[in-house]
Amino acid sequence: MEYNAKQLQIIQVAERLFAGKGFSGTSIRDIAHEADINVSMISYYFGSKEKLIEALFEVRFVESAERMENIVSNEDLSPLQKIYILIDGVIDRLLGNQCFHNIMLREQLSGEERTQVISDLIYQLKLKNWEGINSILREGQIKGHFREGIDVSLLSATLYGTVNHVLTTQSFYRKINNLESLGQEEFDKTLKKQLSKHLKSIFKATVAYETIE
Amino acid sequence: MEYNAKQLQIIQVAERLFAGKGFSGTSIRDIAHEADINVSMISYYFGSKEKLIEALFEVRFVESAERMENIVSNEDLSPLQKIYILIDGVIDRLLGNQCFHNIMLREQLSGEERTQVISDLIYQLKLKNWEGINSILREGQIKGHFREGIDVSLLSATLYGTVNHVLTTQSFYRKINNLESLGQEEFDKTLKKQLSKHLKSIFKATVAYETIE
Amino acid sequence: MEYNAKQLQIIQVAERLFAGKGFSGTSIRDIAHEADINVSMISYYFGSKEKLIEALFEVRFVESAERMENIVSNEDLSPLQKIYILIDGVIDRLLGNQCFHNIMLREQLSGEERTQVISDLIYQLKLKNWEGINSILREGQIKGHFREGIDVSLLSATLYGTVNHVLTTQSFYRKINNLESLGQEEFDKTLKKQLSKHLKSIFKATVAYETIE
Amino acid sequence: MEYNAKQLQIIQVAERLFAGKGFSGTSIRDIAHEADINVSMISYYFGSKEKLIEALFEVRFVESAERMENIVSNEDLSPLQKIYILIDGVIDRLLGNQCFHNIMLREQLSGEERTQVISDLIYQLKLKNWEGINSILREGQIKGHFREGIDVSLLSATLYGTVNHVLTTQSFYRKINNLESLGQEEFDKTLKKQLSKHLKSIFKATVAYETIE
DNA sequence: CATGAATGAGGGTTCATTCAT
DNA sequence: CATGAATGAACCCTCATTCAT
Repeated sequence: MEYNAKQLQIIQVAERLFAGKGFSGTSIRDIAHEADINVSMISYYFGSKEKLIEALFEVRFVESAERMENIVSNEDLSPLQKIYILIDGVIDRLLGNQCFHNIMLREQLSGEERTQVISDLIYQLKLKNWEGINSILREGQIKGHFREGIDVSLLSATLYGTVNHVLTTQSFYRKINNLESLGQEEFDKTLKKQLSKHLKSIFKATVAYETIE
Repeated sequence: MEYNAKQLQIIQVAERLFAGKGFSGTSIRDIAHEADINVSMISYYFGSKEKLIEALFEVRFVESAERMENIVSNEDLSPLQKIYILIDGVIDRLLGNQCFHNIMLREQLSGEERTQVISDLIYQLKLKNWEGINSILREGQIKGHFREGIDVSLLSATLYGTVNHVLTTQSFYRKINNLESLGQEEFDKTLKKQLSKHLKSIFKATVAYETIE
Repeated sequence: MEYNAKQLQIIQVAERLFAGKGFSGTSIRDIAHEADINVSMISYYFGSKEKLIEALFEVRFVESAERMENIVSNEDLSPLQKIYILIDGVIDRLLGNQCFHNIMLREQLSGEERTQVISDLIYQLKLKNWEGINSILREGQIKGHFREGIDVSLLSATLYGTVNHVLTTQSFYRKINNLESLGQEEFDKTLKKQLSKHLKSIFKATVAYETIE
Repeated sequence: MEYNAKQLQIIQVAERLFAGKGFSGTSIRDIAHEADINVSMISYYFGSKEKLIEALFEVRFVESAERMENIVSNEDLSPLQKIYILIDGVIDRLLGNQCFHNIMLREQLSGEERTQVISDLIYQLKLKNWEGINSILREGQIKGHFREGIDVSLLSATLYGTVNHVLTTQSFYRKINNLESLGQEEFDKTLKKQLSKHLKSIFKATVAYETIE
C-alpha cells in the first residue's frame, strides 16, 4: 500500500494526537484541524477513522521491519555483540518513535482488538523480535558462550518492558534523578546511555558465563 | 472518602470497562448497562465521569498504600530477602489487579493529564515504590551485601516494566510458550513463578556481590 | 391559603432566583441549595415547581391587594392629590418589590400562560389598578377638574410602563446620569423622587386643566 | 457577519419561540422541529444555542441601526416634528418586531447577562436611542422651542416604557377597550394611532412651550 | 478528484419528580 | 411529617460518516 504526501501528512498528525489522547479521545475533527484539511478528507482518503490507524500501523511497520534481520544475519559479530547491538537498536527504535510506540502500547492494553489488521501486525512484529533474540541466544548457546535454560520470553519482556517503562515515566525519571534542567535532546542521550548500560549488564549477567567478556 | 456498596459496584464495573476500552472509549451508558443502573446514577453518585475515575484511583490506592511499608520495616529480613519479597509483592499486586493496572498504564501513556488528582496519586505511588526499593538497597549497601552505584530508577523500571510487559502481552506469552491449554488460574500461577525466578535472578546479579546467597 | 415559615422562606428564595434567571432558568436544585433545604421539599410543600410560582403570586398579591382601595375611597383628598398619591404608591410598590415585579413582567411577556391561576391573578390586579385610576379620573371629570376624553389604558400604560422601564434599565440610567457612585439605597431614593416628579408632571399636563393646581 | 437563507430561517423560528417561551424554556429540539431541520444543525450553523441568540441580536440590530440617524440628521424638520417622527418610528419599530422586542425585554430583565455580546449590543442601542432623543431636544432648546431642564432619561423611559407596556398587555388592552372583535392588523393600526396621539401629547406638554404648535 | 454541507446516533449531564423509609 | 435515594426524560452538544456537487 502506497500513500501520497497528503495521506502521510494526515498519518503523521494522527500519530501525534493518538499518542497524546488515545484513539477514542481523538476526533477526526482534531486531526483535520491540526492537519489543516477538511474533516471529510479522512474518510475520503482512508475510508474511516479505523482504517486510518491501520494505515498508520502499516506505514510504521514497513519502516521497522528490516532492522532485526540485519543484526541477526551479520556473521562478523559475536553473539554477545549481537545482543548489545540488539539492545541499542531497541532503545533507539522505541525512544526514536515515542508517539508510535505509545499508540502501540495503548493498542496492546486494549481489549477491543480494534481490527484484526492491527492485532496481526503487532503479533508479527513481536514474533519477529522474539525470533531474533531467540536465534542469537541459540547461536550463543551452540558456540558455548551462553548458558542453557534461558527464558527468551521473559528476557524479551525485560528488554522491551524496561525501555517502555522508562519511556512512559520519563518525567518521573527526570524529577527523581534531578535531570529536569536538561533539554529533551540531551536528556534522551543520557537516558539512552544509561538504559543501554543497564540492560547490557542485565543481559550479560543473565545469559553469559561469567568468564565471557 | 467512603463509598457505599452501590458506588463500589459501579467502580468495579467501570474499572473493568475502562481497562478494556479506555476512558474515552467507555460511555457512561456502557457502565450503567453493565452495572444494571440508570445512566444518571454515575453523575448522581460521583458528579461526573471524570470524578468516577478519580474515585476509582482513590479506592485502589488506599488499598495498596500499606504494602510497601510492611516489607521495608520488617527487621527480621536480610536486604536480599526483602528484595525478593518486594519482587513477589509487585508481581502479586500487578497480576492481582490487572484491570486497575491496565488503566494506570493507560493514564500514564496519556498526555491529557486527565485530572491533577490522578496525576498526583500516580506520582505519590511511584515515589513511595521508589523510596521503598531505594531504602532496601541502601540498607544492603550499608551492611556490605550490595554493590555501590546501583541505578535505582532503572532497576525499578526493570521490575515494573517487565511485569507490566508480561501482563500486557499475556496472550503472546501463552502462544509462544505453548501454554494455551492452561486455565487462567493455573497460567497465572505459572507466570508468577517464572517471573519471580527471572526477576530475582536479575536483581541478585545486579545488586548483590557474587558471594552472597 | 396559608403558608408556614419554611414555605415562606422557600418562596422568598424562589422569588429572588426567578427574578434573576427566569422560571425555566431556575432549577429546583438552585432553590433548594440557596434555601438550604432538600430538593424534594419543593414538591413536598408545593406539589410542583409550577405550583411554587403560583404560591409566590398568591402571597404577593394578597399583600398588595388592599392598597389601591385605600387611596380611592379617601374622601379628604382632591382627585389630583389622589392621582399623585397613586403615582407615588405605584413607584414605591414596583421599586420596593423589584424581584416580584421582574417575575411578573416575565410572566406577562410569556406566551406560555404558565397556569391559569397566574394569568387570572395578573388580570385581576391589572383590572383593579385600571378601575382605581379610572374612578379617580371620573371623579375629577365630574368635579370639573379633569379634561374629558382621557385614555385610561394608555395613561396606565405610561405610569406602569415608565416605572417598569426605569426599573429594568437601572444600570443604564445610572451610567448615563453619572450616578454610578451612589449606593443602592441612595440611588433608589433619588430615582423615586425624579420618577415621581416626572410622572406627576405628565399626569397633570394630561388630565388637568391648566388652571388647576 | 453574513447569514445564509437557512440560517436566517432558523433565526426567525428561534425568535418566535424565544419570544413565546424564553431562552431557557425553548429547547433546540423545539427550534429544530419548528424549522424542520435536524437538531444538530443549530450547533452546526451557530456553534451553540447561546451563539444562536447572539446571531439573532446581531441581525436585528444591524437592521434597525440606521433609522435614528435618518431622523436626527434631516434638516427640513422642526425639532417638534422630529420628535413626532421619532415617536412614530419607535412605535412602528416595537410593534413591528414584537417577537424580537419581547426577547430583548426578557434579556434586560435577566440578571444572567447571558453573554457580553448581547449586553453590549443592547447597551449600544440604548445609547444610540438616548443620544438621538437628546440631540433633538438640545436642538429644540437652542432654537428656543423647548423648555430647559428636561430629563432625557425619564422621557425616553416614558416613550419606550409606554409602548413596551402596551405591547406586553395587548390582550388586556383589547378586553378593557372592547376591541376584541378587531383583527390583529386592524387592532395594530388602531393601537398605533392612539399610542401616537397619546405620546405626542405627553411629549409636547413636557418639552414644548405652550405657544409652540 | 476534492469539498463542505448535512445528518442521525450517541456523548455526558441536569432535570423535576417519586417513593420507601 | 420529612427525607434523601433513585429515576427516566430531556437537555445541549459532538461524533464519524455520507452525499451532492
